[in-house]
Amino acid sequence: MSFMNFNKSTEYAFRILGFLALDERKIYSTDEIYNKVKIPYRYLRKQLTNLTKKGLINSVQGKHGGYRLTKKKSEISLYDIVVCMEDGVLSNECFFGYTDCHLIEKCAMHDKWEEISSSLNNLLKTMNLADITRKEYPAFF
Amino acid sequence: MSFMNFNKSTEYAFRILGFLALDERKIYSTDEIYNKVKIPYRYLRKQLTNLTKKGLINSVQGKHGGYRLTKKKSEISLYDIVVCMEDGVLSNECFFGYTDCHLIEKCAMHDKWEEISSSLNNLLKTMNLADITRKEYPAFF
DNA sequence: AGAAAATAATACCTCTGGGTGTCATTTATG
DNA sequence: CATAAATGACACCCAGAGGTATTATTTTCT
Repeated sequence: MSFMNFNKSTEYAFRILGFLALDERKIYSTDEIYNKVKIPYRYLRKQLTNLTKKGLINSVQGKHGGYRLTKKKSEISLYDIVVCMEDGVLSNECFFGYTDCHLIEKCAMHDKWEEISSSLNNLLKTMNLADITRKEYPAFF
Repeated sequence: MSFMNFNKSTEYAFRILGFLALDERKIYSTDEIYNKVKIPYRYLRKQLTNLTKKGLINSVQGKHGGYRLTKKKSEISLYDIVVCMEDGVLSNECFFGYTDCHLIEKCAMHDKWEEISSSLNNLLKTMNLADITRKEYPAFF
């Protein structure tokens, strides 16, 4: 049970990119992706072209087309993905939702909140697509 | 810079309840609250009756009416507030947004994600309204 | 009793995230 | 060169969060 969560589209990006990372050379069609990653078909289509525009994946058009990671899986951190997907969401707000918290004195939550959110940031920066597709772990789709 | 944040209405609840905690006996009118807590006036009104319905505050109607905490400030944890406000948001989803993650084997993110989200939970359970209004800290409004 | 000062109720507006549907374009191949 | 198999581009829908506006209701005070 948690209060933390990302946007659906960010979660979807994790799944999609994680799946593509299984074979970073291969070109996967939407249908192949669809069968593994549980995302509504139309929305998956949309997300795939989004990810392409954002530069996280390359698309190959035409027959036998599909998608593939733009970089090596070990070079794409979860942090990169989140930053890319949550552009607007990424906030400078403090615990109470104020934007100028750092300007005035620190509130009672400041340090503790900072600590947790920076350990989250670290986790995201540390983990990359190679890490989450290691064989020790079950495929997450 | 953080990816974590609560709903606006939860943040507003923190502010409002934190303000009321300054004097847990006193009945504060909407106007008094409005001048300190930066929340759009009409929306503040709405939130105040919401908080009343949810049982976090008591309202006193009529002239000289207003609002007051239902419990002692030391008895209301931030966790209580979040649970109360984010009823629908509180999720059982894993890092990748799957709901049945715990049924199958653990994914690569499971433990680390769990660790961070439980340290957040702990923080929220530990801190109460008395804590965030301690004099060492500046008023956060 | 009636005015004033407060909250309660209700209805509406707007924007965005998530999701769907249709048609256009690109490319491999028989 | 035509067709099939893929992605791209739009355009729309829906629900919920955040916010606004108006009209009731409750209570105090003179």
